[in-house]
Amino acid sequence: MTTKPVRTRFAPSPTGRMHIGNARSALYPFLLARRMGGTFILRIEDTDQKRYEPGAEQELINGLHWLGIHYDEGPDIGGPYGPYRQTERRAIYHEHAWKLVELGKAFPCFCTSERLEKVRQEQLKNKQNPRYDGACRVIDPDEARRRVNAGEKYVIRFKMPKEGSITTADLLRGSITTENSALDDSVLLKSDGLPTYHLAAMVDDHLMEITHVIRGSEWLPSLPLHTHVIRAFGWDEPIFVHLSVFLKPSGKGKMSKRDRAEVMKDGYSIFLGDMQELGYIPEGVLNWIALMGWGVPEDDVMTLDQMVERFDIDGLTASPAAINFQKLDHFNGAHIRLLRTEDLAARIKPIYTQAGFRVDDGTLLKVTPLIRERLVTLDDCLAFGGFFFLEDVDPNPQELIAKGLDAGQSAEIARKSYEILAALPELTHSAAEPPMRAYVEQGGHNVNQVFGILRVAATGQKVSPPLFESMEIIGRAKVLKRLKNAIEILEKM
RNA sequence: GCCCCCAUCGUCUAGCGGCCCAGGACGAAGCCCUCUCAAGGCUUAAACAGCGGUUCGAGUCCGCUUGGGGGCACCA
Repeated sequence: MTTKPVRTRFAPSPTGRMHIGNARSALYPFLLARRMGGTFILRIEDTDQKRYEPGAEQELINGLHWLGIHYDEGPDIGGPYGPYRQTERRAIYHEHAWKLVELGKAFPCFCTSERLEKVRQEQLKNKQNPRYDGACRVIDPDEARRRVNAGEKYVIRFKMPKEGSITTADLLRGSITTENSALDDSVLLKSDGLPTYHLAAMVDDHLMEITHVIRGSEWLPSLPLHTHVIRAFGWDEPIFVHLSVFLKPSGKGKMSKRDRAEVMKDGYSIFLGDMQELGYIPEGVLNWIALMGWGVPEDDVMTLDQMVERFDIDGLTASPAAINFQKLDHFNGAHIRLLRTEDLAARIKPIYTQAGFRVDDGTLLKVTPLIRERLVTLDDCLAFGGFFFLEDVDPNPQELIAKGLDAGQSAEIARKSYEILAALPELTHSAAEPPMRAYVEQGGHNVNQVFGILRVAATGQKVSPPLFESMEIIGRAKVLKRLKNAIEILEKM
């Protein structure tokens, strides 16, 4: 085999929202191209005008951009092999379809869909496999040409050999031999003049000099057809790699877009747009999907660059993978912990802002390190650190009462704590903790009781980042004010 | 129904004939650390689907069975 420069592609159809399946179908060819110093391209397969959704292409582009999967050639940026949108390549497919007709490898078919449907029903009734019955295969080529020129509606079908077999290859599975008799005279060019996938993708992959076709395993059954088409043109075949499908978390059945509601109620989604809104970061999502279908021996928390370094296309897995959202959480949290403070701060700032908090950068930079290791998603910053940006907090009275104590005793602790803290010239972590600990011992209480009251009073919540670091950031004045408020609440109980 | 693919802990996987009484990660359990919650550290439970071959030797190769998945459109 010659050592042509590696060219891979992600070729989605703009028929819906971008999901994790799409993302992985883009990731692997991207990793391969980068790993091999090759080129990665985006091609839009929009030949189905019935399922076409405006806006889907943009969502795809946004998704890739968000993930950091950058393409070298594509519909919006152009490139030497364009256009990269199949509807803009009509003439190319038309020409190629007729080329096959001339070569005797394809034929025009004038059958109506009604007739086709009738034939199919009959075949089904007779327990035969539904298949084109070959009615137009026998039409004289000149006669067919005349009817086409006369304006009759037609499609072009591949003329599948009746005998013999074909051996194709998938990188992960080895060679696969199929009897031609099991194959159909598939439609290559539709009556609307646009090609089907079987023609368009083969033509484009050849013309765009794609070396590795990485695609979903739903294409495996049509690989023999595709190989026939490629060989009919006399072209070299690219290396085919069929990715396993994603299964539902239960492992029962393919994960589909229709499962969105099911998964959403657990706070998850398979759509990139949703995931972004839920506070997942691209690094986490990428790491997660990368490892469903690809295994590394150890150190599985990786950035995109690290994936590029370690990627090996032979290491992909052929078996279906059940998705596991807990693992997504794990990777997301792990990558959040890997972010530099300024970076993380910049990412959570808009979340605070959108939630209505007034955020100043100085405080944010101090808060960020405190909450970093507690975040699973970026959105968690609200629960863990919202009180830093509030003037007052609103503690739950019951939570102000320490375990094992009553309201009066808790109030006493709060008052004493107030005195201690108020006596300090500055409320810093190092200044406040020793006297408070001394008080805990003298008072005969335990740290959980005293610090617990203080925590709820100062932060308004039972769970927070470390108490004294938090109070230092909140600031002396505000802490005392909140404590006073807590004392009042307790005294009224 | 027909065709194709897949098969290691609950899940994602490492393993490409001896290095495996099977390694890592998530999750689970326990312990440590500890002002809460996390993070972190340590430990434990947990798998080669079954049956036949091939071989001195099989998780690794072959076949069958079973289970799972995918596909059979003028959709991709």
